[in-house]
Amino acid sequence: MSASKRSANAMTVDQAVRDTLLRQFAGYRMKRAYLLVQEDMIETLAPFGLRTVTFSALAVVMGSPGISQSDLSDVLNIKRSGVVAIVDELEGAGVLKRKPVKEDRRTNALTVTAAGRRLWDKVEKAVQDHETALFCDLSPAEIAQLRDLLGRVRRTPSTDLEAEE
Amino acid sequence: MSASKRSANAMTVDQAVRDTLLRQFAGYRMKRAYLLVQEDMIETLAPFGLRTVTFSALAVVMGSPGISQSDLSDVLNIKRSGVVAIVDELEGAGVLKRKPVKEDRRTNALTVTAAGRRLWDKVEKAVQDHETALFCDLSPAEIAQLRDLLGRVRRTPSTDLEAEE
DNA sequence: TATTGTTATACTCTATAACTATA
DNA sequence: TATAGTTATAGAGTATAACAATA
Repeated sequence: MSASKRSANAMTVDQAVRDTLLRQFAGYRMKRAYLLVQEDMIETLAPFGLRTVTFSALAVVMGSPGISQSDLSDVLNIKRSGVVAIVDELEGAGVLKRKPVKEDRRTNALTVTAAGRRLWDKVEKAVQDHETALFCDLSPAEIAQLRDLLGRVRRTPSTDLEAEE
Repeated sequence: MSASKRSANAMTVDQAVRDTLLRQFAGYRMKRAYLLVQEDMIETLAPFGLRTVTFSALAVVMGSPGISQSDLSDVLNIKRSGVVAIVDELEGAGVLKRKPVKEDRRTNALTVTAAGRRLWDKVEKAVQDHETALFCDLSPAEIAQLRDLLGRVRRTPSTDLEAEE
């Protein structure tokens, strides 16, 4: 009895009523929407043996061949130590390779293998398709606008300084 | 040398160049934006002794006095076992109370205390202010549109069925 | 002395499963 | 038999700190 709708991925009928106070916040809606995207991405990437992080890493190395693990960690906003496992995973799958750099023997230059490039082409398409499905209620113009608006969210310097009241 | 900008919370100059392939995806932008909101929320809520989850729980109980822990877990999309710690935390802080229900002695009716209501008023305002700061580059109309667009993201039934190719 | 990649470790968050008391 | 709340446990995911090799 009560909220017994048990739909596999949430959002019962009552929910819309019950999170009224939360839905006033764009941040809350962002979280819900992000969770949907995240769940969807997991399913989309699974057949390719990728996780969201490894997909992102592959994308970055595709766009910046020869990038170092340190720089990759900067771009992905992940600690260097975390990048190791990610690169291990992708290298183990034959998707990318660590190449020694003559000028600086501390560094690994990351490059995508031929198999990795073929994988990227397929995955990129798959993710594009899944985004299309995810945003099927939005017009192309609205999707573009959503992308634009999301890109304009930023933390103001005053917030960073945590000098409040 | 290379990407040495070391800004405390990410987004170096190179980044914009390097995640080009990822920025085509609204999902990626959603993740970045969500992470900004999340970081900001943590700082905003800390002075009130709240975390994002406990803030959300408080909001839901405010809007649905007497709600059970099970129903709360449905609304928040968290397992019942996880709700226990959240309610413990809020009850320990004197923000809400578990009340026995005569008709069903298995159930707890969650209610916000007077102190909890005062807290909510302050926190709600604080979060509203921080969202204003976060979306300072957007006009009120754009914020409303962002909220609307985010609310229209959904997983299509076909995606759920994972019946692909 | 600083930086790259690495390892080991700890911490946070959440899910799973089993238990109890009620229904 | 099923459900509400609880507990204990395990698993992701990520951060922190220390280390070796190199600059």
